[in-house]
Amino acid sequence: MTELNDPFARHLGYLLRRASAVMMADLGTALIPLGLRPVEATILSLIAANQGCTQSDIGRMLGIKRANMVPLMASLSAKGLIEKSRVDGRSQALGLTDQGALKQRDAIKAIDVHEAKFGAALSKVDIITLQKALIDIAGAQTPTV
Amino acid sequence: MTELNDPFARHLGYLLRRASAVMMADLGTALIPLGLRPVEATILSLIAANQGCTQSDIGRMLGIKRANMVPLMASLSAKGLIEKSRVDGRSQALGLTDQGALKQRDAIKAIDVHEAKFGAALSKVDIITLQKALIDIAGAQTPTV
DNA sequence: TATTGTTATACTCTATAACTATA
DNA sequence: TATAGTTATAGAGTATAACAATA
Repeated sequence: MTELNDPFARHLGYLLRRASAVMMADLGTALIPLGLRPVEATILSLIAANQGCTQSDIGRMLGIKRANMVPLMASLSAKGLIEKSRVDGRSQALGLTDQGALKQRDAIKAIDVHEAKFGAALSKVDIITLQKALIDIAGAQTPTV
Repeated sequence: MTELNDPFARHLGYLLRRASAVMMADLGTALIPLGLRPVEATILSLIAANQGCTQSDIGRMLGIKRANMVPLMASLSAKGLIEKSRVDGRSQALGLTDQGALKQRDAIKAIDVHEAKFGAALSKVDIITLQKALIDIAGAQTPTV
């Protein structure tokens, strides 16, 4: 048997998962030359847009547990892309190093190209419909990223 | 800092990932009473729709490597839901046991309720637009499920 | 009491390599 | 030579529990 009948061909959850996996794989490939994984590029951009935020803030926004933020931040620190400064005895304000700011701009360029590639097949109306539908589906829940 | 600025709020890949994660989590919860994970429910339905297919066929369709199909099929076998019969010295034709057929029908009911829950907020036109867009995005590629 | 960052750990999912037996 | 099923294993991603320092 070569060609299987697909009973889920029109199921939303199924199609979402496939589309998401394809885009994620493409983004992963696009970021390899920068030495970043998608989650790392995302964190760099979140820091750029929220200078002084903490890693707990980022974890809450991305649905990443505090414990799992530790090796992520350690990796970005080891690459010299982020710096921490104590706010109080618990929290550390995050910022990008000069190298991190450059890397973040390169990452955004790659992400924009990646997004445009997939948006090209869709009309503007469809993209807006899609965005609205996806936001509705995600609802108010904190997702796992 | 409590409310973070989100520079990816309108990015397709980001929204897809969030929406997919929310639906997957909901499906996982919905299937707990049946003792099935989403991938197991999917496999049962693929077998029902393609009696006599092999586990390699299913793996190709779902983007699951042959090696990773083994424990999945073993789990479904251990639950008494599927049966194998040798086709030739290599391949095994898959079928559902009576218990597996019952479980598959229950799973489809749960999946339909789950799908309807998320589709309820969308118009029929939007759903069709969404389906078409997601299929376009996934393209011809074999996704990772 | 609650929060931040951390360590340790376990479980799932995914990926590769290699083996067997068949075709 | 290619395919089906399997084993072993390694790497991600994610989950919980617990701790110290601090608010």
